[in-house]
Amino acid sequence: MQTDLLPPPADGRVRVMLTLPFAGPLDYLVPPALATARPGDIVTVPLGRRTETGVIWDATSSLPPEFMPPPQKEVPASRLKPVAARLDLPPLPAQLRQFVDWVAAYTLSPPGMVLAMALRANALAAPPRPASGWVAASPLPTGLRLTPPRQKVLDAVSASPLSTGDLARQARVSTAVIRGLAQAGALNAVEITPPPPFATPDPAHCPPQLGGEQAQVAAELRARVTEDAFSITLLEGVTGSGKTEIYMEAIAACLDAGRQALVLLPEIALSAQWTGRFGRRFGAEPALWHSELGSRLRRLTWRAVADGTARVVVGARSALFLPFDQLGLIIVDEEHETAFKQEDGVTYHARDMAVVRARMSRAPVILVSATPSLESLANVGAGRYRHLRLTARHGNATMPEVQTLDMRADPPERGLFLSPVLTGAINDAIGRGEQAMLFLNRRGYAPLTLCRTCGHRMQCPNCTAWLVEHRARHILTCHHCGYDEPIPQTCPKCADTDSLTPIGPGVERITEEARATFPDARILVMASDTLNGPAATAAAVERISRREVDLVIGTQIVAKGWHFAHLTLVGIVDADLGLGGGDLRASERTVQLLHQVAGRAGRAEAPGRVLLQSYVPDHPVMQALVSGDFASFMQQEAEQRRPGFWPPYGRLAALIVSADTPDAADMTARALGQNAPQLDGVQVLGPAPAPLAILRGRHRHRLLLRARRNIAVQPIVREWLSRVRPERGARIDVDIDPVSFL
DNA sequence: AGCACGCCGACT
DNA sequence: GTCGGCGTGCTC
Repeated sequence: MQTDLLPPPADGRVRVMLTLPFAGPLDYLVPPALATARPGDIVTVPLGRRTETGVIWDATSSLPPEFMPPPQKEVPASRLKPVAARLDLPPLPAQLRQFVDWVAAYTLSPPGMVLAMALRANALAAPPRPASGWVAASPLPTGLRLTPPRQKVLDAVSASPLSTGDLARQARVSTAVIRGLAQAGALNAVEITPPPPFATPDPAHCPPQLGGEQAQVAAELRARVTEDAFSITLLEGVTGSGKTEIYMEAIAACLDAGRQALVLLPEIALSAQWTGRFGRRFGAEPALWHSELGSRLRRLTWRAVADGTARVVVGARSALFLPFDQLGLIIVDEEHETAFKQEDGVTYHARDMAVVRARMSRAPVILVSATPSLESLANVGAGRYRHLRLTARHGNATMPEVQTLDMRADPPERGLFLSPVLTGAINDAIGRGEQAMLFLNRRGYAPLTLCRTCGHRMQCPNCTAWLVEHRARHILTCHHCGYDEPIPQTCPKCADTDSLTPIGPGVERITEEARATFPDARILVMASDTLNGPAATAAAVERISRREVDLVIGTQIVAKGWHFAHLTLVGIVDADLGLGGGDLRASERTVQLLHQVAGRAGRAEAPGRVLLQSYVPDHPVMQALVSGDFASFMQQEAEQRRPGFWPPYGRLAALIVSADTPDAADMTARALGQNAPQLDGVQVLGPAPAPLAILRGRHRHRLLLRARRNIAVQPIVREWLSRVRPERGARIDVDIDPVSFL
């Protein structure tokens, strides 16, 4: 803000942040013609013999000392090149620059890579250069020398065009190979092909009728917005309590105050239903932001956010990096969802970064969930967050009755997966003209294919993972790397015919069983691979609402906040599924997911019923779901984590070593282990082979650093990394506050 | 990330 | 001897 007004330093030197993986901004000279250039201006600069786009950065960092990256040595003025040009684009707001610095320092990522997320609307760069990719020439030039790396490259582009970076990664070669192939004429460059202005929402368009508890909570939220200061509120409301309608009142207050609002959703599939509700409340559509937005709309939206035309943005985590200038409210819906954690590229947790962004904008943030994360509850307990509760369902609806089905006592018939009690209940519900839902968080037909003769298991050639049968597509596929192959007729190990047997159920198999068991029911399958995109998801939801479906079978996509008025029965096929694996948060996550699914039942007049198929019905997770007493369950979880300083009572940083050979991975991991920091309140666990010991052909080891809550892990990890040189072909990825331990 | 440099094995 | 592939390091 103030820095926007400061002139460039007298020596005419400016720092320019490029969207490249450098440790910090590079220095350039300001030519007289650009003397009015300010921090935030988007410019082009020479770099080597090419021209890059970047942003004039602030002369001084606003980071707290513990996050400050080590100083870089200053390049003498005589070696500086001048800034080439300033682009005719709205400048990047100071708040956003500050946020980029903060996220980079917190996640230990190169700031340029974080900036890249903020400029991803980039078609920005004038002239907008279309993304280009490579395809194999056909026919290949005669006399082409086919080395193994070259063959890998040609194999990788056989399916679809890939950018230079993606191609190098997938074929695991350096970019030099690609350049060589292009020069030899074996690769051709192609373009990779990836509406309207924004109406102003009207806070007075159609305000809801709120009573009692709801009105009180809405008033509290409005008060947070109008006090015009940073605050954090956890809005905890049972499923069906009308959380969305209520926090929309906070948005109304924000619009009244003339500021912009940002709503983060964990998954973009939810946006269709959300925008519908928003439109009914405010008489206009919000701006939508997610990674699949077309480039034109993307650029349009980015500018509309920058110039304030877009008043309300609903989007996925990347919307945090939009150039809001008058941000007055951030809402994180389903705050407990792990989908808010970005795992590739810059690893960051959008919920936590939303809190930081709000603080920088002096705006309130509202975290919303029916099953808040233990992190957020602990923050409530420590007095850092306010806590608002909605305890009753909207209208006359009541909470569904939850029951476990002991699979040891009532097993399904041999070869089937639904117990007679569950099928009976489904029949009853459908018979009454109501809808039922079956939930299984596993895509495909079967998670494992086994040879009955020799015991061979069908495994991914690139990952330590089984291939999942997708019967509809006649393939076995890896859910980690996307590899697939036709379902073989004979065992690849012992060559026996018809000996390969699917083991265990996926939604496809449950669907097959349901079609046989309920031949007259109209069945709809909802899984991420059967519904491509928000539009298809919205259409499926619409069919359910119009009662064109009797039985919904789905993966976790059905767990989201859908409102199905006629759905009264939910059957959870395998309630134990998420409990294996020894993950720190396995129990917490299972409770959250299953409760969310259970919450789809009985949202209108007719009461709902939920049946959990389990082999461990006495497990605390099942008990919590049956009793509905999550507060006690979370209390117990907290007590288990507190003594060992596990999150949220301590901090974690994961180091993931990956390499193209087992030796390089092993040696690098061992070097990290030998150089592990030895400090009070800090412990290093590992190195150990990662659960996914091979992923996309790379061998992986993990180390985990655990520190007390009052210790910043970033400087420790930074120092640690500086003492270890990765072996050839190895790299070390850092994951601050990891949520996945694979 | 992309581009130049320089090493090293394969050919005239 | 040179050619060309491919890893390494630098870019203000």
